[in-house]
Amino acid sequence: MAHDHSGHDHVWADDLTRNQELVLGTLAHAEAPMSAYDILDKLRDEGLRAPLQVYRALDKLTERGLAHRLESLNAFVCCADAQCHKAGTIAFAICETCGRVEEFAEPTVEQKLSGWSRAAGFVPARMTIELRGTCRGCVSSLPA
Amino acid sequence: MAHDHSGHDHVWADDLTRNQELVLGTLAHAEAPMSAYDILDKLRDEGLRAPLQVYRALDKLTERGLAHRLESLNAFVCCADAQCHKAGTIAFAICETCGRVEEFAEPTVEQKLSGWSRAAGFVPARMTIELRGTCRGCVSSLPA
DNA sequence: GGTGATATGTTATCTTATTACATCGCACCG
DNA sequence: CGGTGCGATGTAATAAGATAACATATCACC
Ligand SMILES: [Zn+2]
Ligand SMILES: [Zn+2]
Ligand SMILES: [Zn+2]
Ligand SMILES: [Zn+2]
Repeated sequence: MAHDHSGHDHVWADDLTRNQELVLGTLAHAEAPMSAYDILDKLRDEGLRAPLQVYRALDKLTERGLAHRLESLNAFVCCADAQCHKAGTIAFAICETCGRVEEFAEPTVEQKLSGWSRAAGFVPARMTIELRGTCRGCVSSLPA
Repeated sequence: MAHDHSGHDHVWADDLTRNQELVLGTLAHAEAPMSAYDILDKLRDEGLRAPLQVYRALDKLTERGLAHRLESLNAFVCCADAQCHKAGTIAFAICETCGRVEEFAEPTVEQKLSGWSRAAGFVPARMTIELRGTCRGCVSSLPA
């Protein structure tokens, strides 16, 4: 609406509000996804008191692609790649052992899903792709 | 009676418990995904009183592939395809207008995601693929 | 100064999911 | 038969996630 993002003007965008900056900063320092309430707890000292303050910031951040929501965790991560919009739909690999998340793009996957949609007459607005499993580091440190 | 649910040619496991059968039957008759609490409300008359009774049944049903959880909705659907296990990972197209869900398989998608995983050293346990958008029927009846 | 749009703060409430504990039913075995 | 183990059930209480409703503040613009 008010914003016109024809380009890629937001890297560490400098037009964030205070709450948005606090929330994004918290996510940026996190090793693993955080729920809205996790974030709220971290920001009590900064004056945040209510869930809505966090949810509102998260809404704006995810709209702009600066953060992502992981549907299968009800949690949020900082976007790991300022360019992720150009790469098309994003996928996430979530380690169930250490909690770390890797963000990646697989253009072929998006193509295939778009292809199915076209054939089915379905008009996709957004795609959620999340893998749950065990990351390289955790696999190698697991019992044989 | 126990094996006849609204024309679904599902292979109804005959070893379901009473609660599991009630929950699966409710999902089988639904036009759209239902939350656990939606299901509970439908089953009050049958004697179900607590969320846990529904969640426990849903756990078993999803384990066996008779129902699926839609992560992006926190809701559940009856499996639409008795063969979906053989088809590999399943994807869902969710209409945000009418609520209906289509379940489909795209083997290439799974291959690509598995390929990425192999390269990244990630061992996937399960994959979530959900498209949100507008179905054929709703697109054609939308204002131009 | 007045007006509208956006951001904030605060409380209460709603929805979704789990923990904890008691009980029941039934297969299995001595 | 009685005991034992295990899975399913019933119930209450609570945790975790998300939103509704309403009041206030801030700033650009005229
Ligand atoms: Zn990203
Ligand atoms: Zn890991
Ligand atoms: Zn299925
Ligand atoms: Zn529709």
